[in-house]
Amino acid sequence: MIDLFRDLFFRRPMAKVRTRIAPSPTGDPHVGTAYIALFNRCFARQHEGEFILRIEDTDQTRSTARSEQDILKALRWLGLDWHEGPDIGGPHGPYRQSQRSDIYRQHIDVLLENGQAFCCFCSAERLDALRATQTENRQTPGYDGHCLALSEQDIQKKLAEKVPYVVRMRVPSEGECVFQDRLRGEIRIAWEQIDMQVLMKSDHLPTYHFANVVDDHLMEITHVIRGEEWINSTPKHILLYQHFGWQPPQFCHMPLLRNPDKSKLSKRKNPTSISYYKDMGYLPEALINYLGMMGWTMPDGSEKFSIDEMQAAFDIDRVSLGGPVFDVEKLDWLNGKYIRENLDAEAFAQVFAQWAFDSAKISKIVPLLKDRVERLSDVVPLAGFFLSGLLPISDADFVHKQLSPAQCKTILQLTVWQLEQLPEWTRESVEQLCQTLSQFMGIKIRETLFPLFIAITGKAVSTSVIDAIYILGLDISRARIRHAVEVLGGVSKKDVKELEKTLRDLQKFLLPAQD
RNA sequence: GUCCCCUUCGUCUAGAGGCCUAGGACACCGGGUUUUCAUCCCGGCAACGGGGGUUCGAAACCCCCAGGGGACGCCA
Repeated sequence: MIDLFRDLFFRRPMAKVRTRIAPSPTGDPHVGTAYIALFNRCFARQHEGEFILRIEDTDQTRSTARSEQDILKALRWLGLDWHEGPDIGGPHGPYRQSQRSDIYRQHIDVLLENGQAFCCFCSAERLDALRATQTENRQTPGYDGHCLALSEQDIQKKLAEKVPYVVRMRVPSEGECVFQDRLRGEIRIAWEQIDMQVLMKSDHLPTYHFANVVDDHLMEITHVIRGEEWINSTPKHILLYQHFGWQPPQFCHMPLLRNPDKSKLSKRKNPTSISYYKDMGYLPEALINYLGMMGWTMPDGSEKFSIDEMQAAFDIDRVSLGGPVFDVEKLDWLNGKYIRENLDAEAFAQVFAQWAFDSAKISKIVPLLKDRVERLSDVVPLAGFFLSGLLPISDADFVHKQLSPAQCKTILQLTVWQLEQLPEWTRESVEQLCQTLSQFMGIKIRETLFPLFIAITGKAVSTSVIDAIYILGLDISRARIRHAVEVLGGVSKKDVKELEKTLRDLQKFLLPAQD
């Protein structure tokens, strides 16, 4: 409260509160992104400020337009809309970093001229070797300042020869960076802990650290509310603000969402994609409410609240710092409560129909079952699994003439791993994957598919399981296969090790086929 | 390995030095309602990581330890 008072009346008397969410479009829309967006949005709107969305797509190799679309769609589905963004524009655009290259180049030139940044011509090989030596000697890995010794002539010569280079920032060698975290108070980090961060990559695109600071300043962001994982790089950011002579924003690091084992929430251990929760039939109101109770509570203790109610009562200083475990059981209870209390019969019918009979999905399913049914009443028993979550299966379902339960488990685990690595989600790629797995295992495709039929459709006989995986998508397929592995007794750490070895063999097996 | 952050029931949390015999919710266990089940209602189980201080008084403030997590990329 005191901090707030000081900031509002002394440090930045007129500044309108502006916060942002800055997702990187490199994968599925993550619940962690929605979580941080929710708190940023509540904070901004409560102060009659603005919440903006910026796309951080400076990693050209991993960013995709598809992922950007999915993220925007998922955030909107949850009711997290923004005042400015790549889709709606605004006075501080463009809001996609890949379209702001000129801005970054101008700013990097300033640092280069002032000697606050320098060109580094070191090869990836040299840096790898350096890191390896440092790790071996139990030193903190980091750049050794090699190119700092280059003379102006050396630099000009290398530039003329078009030797690839990056731009790194200079960092003080002594002293410490002291900054305030809104939730934690003073944090001190010694400058010797801070690496000479690359600011501009050899593809001339900025790194996160650089683009983020430049954009946050130009977009007039007053409060940076982000995940705890960024605490250690905050000194780099503060140093950049200082170099440019800019007023840094107020930093506020939120606790990280956790898996049940307390590690940072990850899709290997827990479904993290917002689309998964949508496909499983969670209501957006329930999911966003649930995220709002991670590290935060309403002052009156109520647990069911809308995003507007949260915003009205919001107080960021009441965020608790222990990393909250994402507990699906409590989410289930909340979602049920929303269905029971917020939907009357008519609304329920409408919501259900909208969820179940998505026309794109239906048009893919219909061809699979139309020729297999004799009565319309056969449809639900045959294809009900398309509208289900996890299936009620048991280890008895996996009994098979040729395959042992252990083999079933191996097939299932290898299939998930392979599905996760699929560069493109098409029916053909799923089929190809099953074919090669069957060749690799030296068994017929029919047998390879058996455990997948049980895991995905719940029965040994059903519509094409390959099409089913393709239509259900990675999130649901992964959840069902994982559930099946659990039903078969799960995998021990020892099993995982062996399976990973088998996976490597499988990948070796795949290589010649791809030539 | 180095640095940083965190620590209340199994889980989400309340707690601003005396309202704490530590409250609520999920889960779990009992009971009631219900033709079954679910819902709903009632009850129960269950926590301040450890050790030192400060104080008349500590879950709360300070220190140490332990445990957990995170960061150390031309990823974000």
